[in-house]
Amino acid sequence: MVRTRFAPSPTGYLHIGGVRTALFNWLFTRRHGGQFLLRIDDTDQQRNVEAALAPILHGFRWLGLDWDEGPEVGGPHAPYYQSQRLGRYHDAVRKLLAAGAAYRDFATTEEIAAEREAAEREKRPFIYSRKWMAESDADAKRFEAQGRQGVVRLKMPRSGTLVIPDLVRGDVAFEWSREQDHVVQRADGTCLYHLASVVDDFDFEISHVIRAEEHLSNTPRQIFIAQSLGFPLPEYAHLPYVAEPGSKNKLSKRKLDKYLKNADFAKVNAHGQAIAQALGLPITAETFNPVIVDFYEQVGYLSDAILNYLLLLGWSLDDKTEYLSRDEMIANFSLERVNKAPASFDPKKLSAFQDHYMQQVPLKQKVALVLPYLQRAGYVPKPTPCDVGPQLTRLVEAAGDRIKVAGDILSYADFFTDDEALTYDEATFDKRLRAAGATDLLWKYRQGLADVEPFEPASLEEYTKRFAAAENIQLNDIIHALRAALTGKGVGLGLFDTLAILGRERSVRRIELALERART
RNA sequence: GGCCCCGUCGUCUAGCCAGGUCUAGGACACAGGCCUUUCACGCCUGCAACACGGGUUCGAAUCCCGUCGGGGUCACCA
Repeated sequence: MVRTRFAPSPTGYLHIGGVRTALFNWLFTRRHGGQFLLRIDDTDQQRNVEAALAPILHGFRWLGLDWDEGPEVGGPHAPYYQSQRLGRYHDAVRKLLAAGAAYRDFATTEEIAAEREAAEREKRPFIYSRKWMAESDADAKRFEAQGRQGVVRLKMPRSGTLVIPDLVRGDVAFEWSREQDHVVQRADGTCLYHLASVVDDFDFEISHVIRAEEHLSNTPRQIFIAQSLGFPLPEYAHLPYVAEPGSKNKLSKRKLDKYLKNADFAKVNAHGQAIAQALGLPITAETFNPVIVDFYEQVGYLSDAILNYLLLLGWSLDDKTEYLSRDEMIANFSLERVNKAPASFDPKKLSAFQDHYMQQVPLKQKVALVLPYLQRAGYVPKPTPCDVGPQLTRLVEAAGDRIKVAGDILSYADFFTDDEALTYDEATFDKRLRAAGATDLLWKYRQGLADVEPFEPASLEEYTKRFAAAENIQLNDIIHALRAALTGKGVGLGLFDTLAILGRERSVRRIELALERART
């Protein structure tokens, strides 16, 4: 039975690299009909675990990565919080001690540091001398009498080779003699991550440990702990980490300033920030940026696009498949096809996947996706007035694939504002409406609008073409001025759609307002 | 620095294990063009890579050795 886990620390946000790791675990599990669990690594956490965990669980739910056991859903091995499993870890420490696989050590931090420095000076690898190792209770009493505090260290083998079979990397060899006597229990009695992780993986019957490669060098000590405790070893698969945009360094939430110097990253970020601002979200750069999953949800990305992009960051099906549905992902995922080299996170390519998936969304669904943004930004009241639905549907249809993320609807919010409140792009207004003859043409055009029947794109186009012919001008000569008058912008929807959506009365009104404005 | 991992277009990658079909394929990005009422979409074209050096072989992106380069990790963090 395949059982995998993802073990987030309650940090308050879900990192995009973490999601990639979680996704591979989830996919592998679903592929093999097993269980995927969430374990909370809060061994050194403060008080607000629940609050710091909420956004992470929310992110998983939004992405559709469901877990079979863990927080909120429970399970036969509960609790799934490390902070609530301390007794298990203490049992393990006792067993390790009894088996001679660990010892109580009374060295001070300074003494260890001195040994390390000496080793560095002599250019030899540091290995603890075990000078303050208590081999008996009497030793321990003697050290304690000196006022020393004891920790528990692993008594690592000092010879031999360990070969770790890794499902992604093949066999990886380590020399035991290079491994440190790591601390597994602190002086205050609390236990450390490696011990806790091994114990939990055993308790939760984890069959495959699929994690990022920064854990590869931690694996020998974990194997030592597991073997000393008599636990069967899980299979290991160490995934390449997700790298920064345009570099091979590990992606980190702390280096945001640096990423913002990357043009693509900055562009995606700025786009999202603008939407967030329009929504009045209480955001800071630390909590809202393209490294954090919540960013994408708030801005209105599709979770399918995120997942598909992340899947291809380190995995591929063949030489051409780009788009995979969830079922296809599950049916085809395999650890054998995971790449060994790190892959750079490219927000531009993610956007490309988003474009693609957004184009697949049926109109009705797209309207539903987009409506909350207009409401939250205050353009449409809640509950939705009944005339908004049809108008919004027409708008979304006319906008077509200009709406790349749900939040993009805000670019068209002017359709929902009072005509008097319309804002104008000055450069466009000057160019199109203060040009010679522009106002005369518009004035005449407006006159004719009264007789267009029906007030729909086709007949509007016909009228406009007739108008241009009669005036002996190019269609362009009237269209650009009209768009500027109706929307205040130089770019936007098709002009005849714009007219139809606004309706006769508001179109006329906006033309009049623009004419008036052009005179001043 | 020690240990470990990795190295195909700017980026994600296919090909590598089982050498020839690879004058290295696809995608994103970029450039040019077409379409067109702007923008976006779409379509077409183009640019662009086997880190380097040896070896093995009739033949190497693929196998071997070395070099260089990049990264991860070396906590009483997770």
